[in-house]
Amino acid sequence: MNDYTNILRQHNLKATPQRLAIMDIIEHHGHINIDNLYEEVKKKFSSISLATIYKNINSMIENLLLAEVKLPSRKSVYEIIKQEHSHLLCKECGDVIDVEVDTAQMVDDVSNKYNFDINGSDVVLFGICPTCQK
Amino acid sequence: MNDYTNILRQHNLKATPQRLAIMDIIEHHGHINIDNLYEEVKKKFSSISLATIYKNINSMIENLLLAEVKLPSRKSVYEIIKQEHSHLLCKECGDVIDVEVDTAQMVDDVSNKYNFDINGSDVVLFGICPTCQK
DNA sequence: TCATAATGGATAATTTTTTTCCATTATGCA
DNA sequence: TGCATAATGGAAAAAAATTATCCATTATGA
Repeated sequence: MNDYTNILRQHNLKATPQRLAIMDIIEHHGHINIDNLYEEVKKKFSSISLATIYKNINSMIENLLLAEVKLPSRKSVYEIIKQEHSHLLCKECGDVIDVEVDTAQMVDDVSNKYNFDINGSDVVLFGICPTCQK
Repeated sequence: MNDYTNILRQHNLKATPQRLAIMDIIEHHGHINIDNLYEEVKKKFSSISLATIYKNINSMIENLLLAEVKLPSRKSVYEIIKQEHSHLLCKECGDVIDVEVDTAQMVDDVSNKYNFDINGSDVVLFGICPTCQK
């Protein structure tokens, strides 16, 4: 019984081989979209159906194990939920990396100015990554 | 020839009555999703096809007249492109409002730390609006 | 190990978005 | 102002994306 088995169970999800593979692949890639995930999982379970991928991704999101990251002009990618963080997208190669951003100031400002009770933020910064700059 | 006629032409789009209506509705609502936009346009052009809405929205986005705003757990909404700004979403009523947020500090930090050439940001703060707090 | 509830896979059904076709319309220019 | 041309609008079909259904198989806890 490895790590993901426990994690899945803690989130009220049975630890099926397909789910373990999905977790493993997402962890390994950091962020991955449905199509690429499907391709990757098929390498191990060649008969898996895309519907199964969707069903699992959705239940894992419902159970707060995964999060969907919506990106400008691209398909969403999925990630394993860890601590709050923001994203940095390379518009060139599509790579997405996690970044720590201090949003406290921003949240405070807006919260006061608009009387909103703010409880979260989605931040995607985008540009060109070091590799693609060359 | 009203405002939108000029704006559309400046963006290389013919100023058709349907497009004028779309502009008008989006301006009036601030942000609106495809389905609601379709409903609204139908009030004026009852026979308009949803495909026409999509075609126009897409060409207006391509020509940088409109922007798609992707939101967590909701369908995207569209807005007329003005100056850069962020969004504040009420998770309760779904209302979206524009907010001015100083992202310079954040962009600077991340830019330096990750050597990214950052040229934009998508920020959606979310919580409960004053009205829904009651 | 067993009984039960949940899952996976195949397929169909939905939903969402895009394309095609062609008659109609807007636009720039003579 | 009228014309030629390119673009548009609407209907319908097609394609793409997502979800539901059905049933044999599997995981899980007692």
